[in-house]
Amino acid sequence: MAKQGTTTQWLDEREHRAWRGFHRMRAELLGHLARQLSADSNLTEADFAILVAVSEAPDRRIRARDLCHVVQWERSRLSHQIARMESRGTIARQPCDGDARGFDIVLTPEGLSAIEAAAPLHLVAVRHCFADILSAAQLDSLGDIAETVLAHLAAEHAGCS
Amino acid sequence: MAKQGTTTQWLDEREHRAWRGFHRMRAELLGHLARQLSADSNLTEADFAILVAVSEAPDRRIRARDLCHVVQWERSRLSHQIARMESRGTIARQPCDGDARGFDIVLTPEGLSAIEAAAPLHLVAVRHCFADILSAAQLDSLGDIAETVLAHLAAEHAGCS
DNA sequence: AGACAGTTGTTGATGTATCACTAAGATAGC
DNA sequence: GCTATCTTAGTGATACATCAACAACTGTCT
Repeated sequence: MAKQGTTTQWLDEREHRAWRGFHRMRAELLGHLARQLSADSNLTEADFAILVAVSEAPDRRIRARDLCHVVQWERSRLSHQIARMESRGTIARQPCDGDARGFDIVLTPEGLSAIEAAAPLHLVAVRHCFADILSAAQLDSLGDIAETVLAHLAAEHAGCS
Repeated sequence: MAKQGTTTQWLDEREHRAWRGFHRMRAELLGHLARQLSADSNLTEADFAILVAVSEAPDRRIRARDLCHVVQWERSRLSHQIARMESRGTIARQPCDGDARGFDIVLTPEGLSAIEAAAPLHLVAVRHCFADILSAAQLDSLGDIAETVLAHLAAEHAGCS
């Protein structure tokens, strides 16, 4: 790597291990799960996230704006994803009651059966390569770590707005 | 979500928190760092990873095949990335000594100055929203978690080949 | 030499993520 | 009612990841 400036403090062994581990874990674990999901159910992770969010919504119908908040995506990303899924037939758009700008996203019958078939399989995969192989203490610790990092980012983001 | 089958065991509160936290942390943290890197240095994370790997190689020159192993990418992904970076002028391809199939990847002067400028800034960002806000115990725990998950995936992958 | 399997890298197609921009509808203040 | 502003959603451009197919070269075996 490039030479350090006089004031730059490099990651020590412990920090480096955690950071590299996080990266590798992310890449391998999510890659594995994505391939599994695609092989088992012919869905992408994005499809799955949307189908879960819609199927968990009251009446299995949710406005695009609210879906954005649930899955924490940008509007544009959601819009593209919705268009793709609509073309594949798993979801449909319907005009939103009382606001002509909005659209409700609903499951098609194919979307419903897809998520009902996929969810248990995906859950088994997540158990098998994540939840079941970590101790309770590790799960708690990971939860704490994520909470710490997310709180910090949220505070920072609030500060600069 | 879809109804569970009779044998499907859902994630409990602790597992769910860890899993959701991991996902959110990945999305927010890496998104933040990617935006920062782009704003500070006009590089993508992929660019950065390649530049770091090349600049760390002996003589700042590395064969594509070996670079693949270092960054743990597929050949095709690397090939596309190399093509993009070459067109942007940060790296160059040179014929490989002794094997006419291969190519050595080298830094251009612009690539070298780009990584030398970017690395300290990126390091500060990683410190600021990751390494510096976690305790030593948390860093160790995260390292252990990653090791556990990666070992499991490696074992599974070895088993099915 | 010639056949052949393995390695190395590229290409094109498809799907996805992000950014900047646009357009249409809603809403508040006058 | 009119206008300025905000909200909501969509679009096109660009970049990236993955897959399957391919081409070029190497080493080995005969």
